[in-house]
Amino acid sequence: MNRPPRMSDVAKLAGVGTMTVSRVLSGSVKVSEETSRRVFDAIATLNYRPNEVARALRDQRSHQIGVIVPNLVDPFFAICAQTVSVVAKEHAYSVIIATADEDPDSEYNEASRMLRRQVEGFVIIPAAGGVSRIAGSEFSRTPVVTLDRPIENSSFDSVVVENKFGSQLGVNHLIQHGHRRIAFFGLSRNLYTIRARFEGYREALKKANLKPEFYFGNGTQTEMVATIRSVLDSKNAPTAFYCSNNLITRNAIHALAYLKVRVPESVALVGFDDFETANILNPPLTVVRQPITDLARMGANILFSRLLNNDRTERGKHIVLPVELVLRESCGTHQKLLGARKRELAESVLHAK
Amino acid sequence: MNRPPRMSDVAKLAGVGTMTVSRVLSGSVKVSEETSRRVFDAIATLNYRPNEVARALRDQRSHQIGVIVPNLVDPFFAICAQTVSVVAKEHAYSVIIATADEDPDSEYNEASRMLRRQVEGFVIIPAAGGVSRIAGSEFSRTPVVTLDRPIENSSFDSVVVENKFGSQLGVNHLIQHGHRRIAFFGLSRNLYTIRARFEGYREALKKANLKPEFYFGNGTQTEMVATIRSVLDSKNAPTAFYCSNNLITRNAIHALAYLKVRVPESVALVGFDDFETANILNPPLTVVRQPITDLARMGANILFSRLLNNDRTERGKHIVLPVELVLRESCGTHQKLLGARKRELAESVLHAK
DNA sequence: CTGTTAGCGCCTTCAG
DNA sequence: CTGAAGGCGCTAACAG
Repeated sequence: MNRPPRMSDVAKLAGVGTMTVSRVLSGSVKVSEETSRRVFDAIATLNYRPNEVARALRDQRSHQIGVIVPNLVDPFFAICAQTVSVVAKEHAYSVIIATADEDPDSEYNEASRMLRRQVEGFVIIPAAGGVSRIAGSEFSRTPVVTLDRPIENSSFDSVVVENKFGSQLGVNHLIQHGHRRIAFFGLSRNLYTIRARFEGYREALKKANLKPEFYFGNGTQTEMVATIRSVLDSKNAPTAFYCSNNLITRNAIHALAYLKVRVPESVALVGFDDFETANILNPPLTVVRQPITDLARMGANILFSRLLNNDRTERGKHIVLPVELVLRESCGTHQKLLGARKRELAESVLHAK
Repeated sequence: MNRPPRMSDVAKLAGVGTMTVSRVLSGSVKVSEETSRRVFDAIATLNYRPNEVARALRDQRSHQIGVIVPNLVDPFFAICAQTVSVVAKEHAYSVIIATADEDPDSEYNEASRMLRRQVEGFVIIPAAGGVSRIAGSEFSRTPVVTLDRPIENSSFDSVVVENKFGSQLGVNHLIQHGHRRIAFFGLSRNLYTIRARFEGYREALKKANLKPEFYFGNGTQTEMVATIRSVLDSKNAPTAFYCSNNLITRNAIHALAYLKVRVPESVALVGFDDFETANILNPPLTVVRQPITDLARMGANILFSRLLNNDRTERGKHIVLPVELVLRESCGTHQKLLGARKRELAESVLHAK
């Protein structure tokens, strides 16, 4: 028989009671020098490690949190997940992770499973495809923080970015540089972020007395090619495209290249959400950048302040983080270009170790 | 007092013993129709959910596995993590995840914590920066499967891709199209994958009687700019670059654009590892593509076959998965180009729903 | 078909 | 300063 050693094995070997071992481990109560040494020796020779499952049962604290994201393929979600897990590590918590594939049922199932595992809290990027089921009374005892998208009619804490303002930043920049016909390319209207970005786009155009022109869908390259082809064929075709997230931006870039449309000469391009390869595209992409790490860290911090400090301030904190416009070349505002590129190069020099 | 209901609450309400509730839940033993109904009613009215922590302690089975990856920012790792978690879900297992940032100590700490949480097995993409500490006797009772990189001197199962052959594919393609001076751009020689890819490169050149020329490091854009500048300044500068992973590829693309070198006219480019934006780059990038999802799924399957079927076949399965050359335009082999692009478009049409 | 007992590994409480 | 008892929530084994 070769089972892992338990506390009683250590106690026996050290010639003490289990409580003494427990005390030595926790350091909570004084134990005599001599006894303590014997316990440590026993622990070392047996290679004893406490069983956290037993601890969790006994203490009614699992020291685990649950993280649910739509997927990990989109770097935005992946970075959120990683950041939360780093914060959790700082608090000696473990992270159970699951992907929900934008399906509320799947999301609910995963959350329920985590609840049965007694997670102490959740960080969730809610699924968009319907009505969230993360709201029932089951969740009333367990703090939930949502990232990127709030859950409507819930009192969960949430952290989002300035989606609307970000759009205004990007669109105003195009307007200031003379564009009068600016098209908005959305994905799904079911997405909170897309809706907010659309609103920002609309308001910016309205203030400038310009007419909005928008195309939702376009989630595949093929659709986008079709859409853009027809858009550009119309007379008074837009001179600038504003893309509401990185999938749409990628599809637009692909379509424009496929249709041999020159960027920014024929069409200027601005996207929402920066990504790894945005600055090696040709031309480098102008984007509204979101503070992804801050977003996730902030969310995790809120959760842990509830968990650790027993933070009993009213639920439903709603935090909004600022975004910034990163000027590269796809927007065609040439003057600023060189400056921006120089800054970027300087940055990369600074960051090199 | 408002604690979650436990099994005894259900039992009391239904007027039965806890064992009856347990039996109704597991379905393992027959329970009378009538009693069963009463139990289900009680469960429903109390909204009872079994406590998996208690179950885990009692059964000595946590139904959890641990996943450790260097980070989730690199989509390769993120996709591996997601795939493993999807397979775990299929087996009703939960996944505890942690990132190790290529640091063996951090990796070991995370693994230890998971062991204390009684995970039943591990899927790990080992950290590269030194000697792995995931090997001690602590891990002898818990199956470990490594992905992408094996741990040397260990008897863990592992799944990798044809790194060497993949390089030969990519490099031979360049050779066949007339390139005689092909430079290899590596990252760290500490990385198993890079070493294997370098070997493939070397052998391919050797067979063709060509002289290898290689540059390791270049992990930052700045370094890469400096390297490439000096490489291209030398006489008899290489006419083709072979990049050993996606970070290096990105840095090379950036540097070439920065230095205003035309691809593929002045320098042809082939990279190892495909990524989301590879086909919207200008020119679209020719790459050796790895079967990421297969890799992770295969690893997870091996782990679960050990966990579930009590698979006692000898440890140390070593599986190698095939890679493929995806011809786009950066390699400059124009003839094949159109065909490849057409295929890709056809594919995207097929995949559109 | 159903209930009782006991114990998974740990730590709070209470005695000594 | 140290130990014994008891219980966290669950289920295998053994009655009945």
